[in-house]
Amino acid sequence: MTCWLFKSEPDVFGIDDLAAQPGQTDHWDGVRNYQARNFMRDRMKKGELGFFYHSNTKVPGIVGIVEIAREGYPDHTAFDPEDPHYDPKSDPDNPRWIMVDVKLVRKLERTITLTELKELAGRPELAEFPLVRKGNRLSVMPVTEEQWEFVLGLE
DNA sequence: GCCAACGTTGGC
DNA sequence: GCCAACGTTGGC
Repeated sequence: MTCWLFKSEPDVFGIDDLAAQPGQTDHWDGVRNYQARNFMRDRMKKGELGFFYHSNTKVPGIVGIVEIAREGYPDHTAFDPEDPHYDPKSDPDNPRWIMVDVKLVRKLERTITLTELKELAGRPELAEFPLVRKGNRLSVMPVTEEQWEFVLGLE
């Protein structure tokens, strides 16, 4: 089973925002990258788990665990001219962008920081871990079970 | 705020 | 189809 990593800026939508949603569930909208979209459209299955990562903040790191609550469906924010992620090229009859629903499983007891992950980047378990690889800016990315177990073991 | 990385756009 | 210009991401 594939695991996942979801990146979000806590100033925009952080783990506490997810926790505050009804059912602690929300849609993961606004992804406008084809590779990330394809992951959500083609590979994400209900019940799979993902890390919730805070980016672009004072202490970037993994702060929680989420579960895929609903598999890919059209991202309606692409149709809304008022939405910051509006994309006039996404036709409602043939939606270009996809989102999933994620549900909070739990917050981690502590943040597993990007700094400590980088310090461990030499470990074979993390050799291919996207967060510690240079230049990976995808907002949604797959995590192997081995990476998942290793990272969670740091908690 | 800087800047490296890198995806997208558009002229040719 | 190439590639320069441009915009965005995100760590620092």
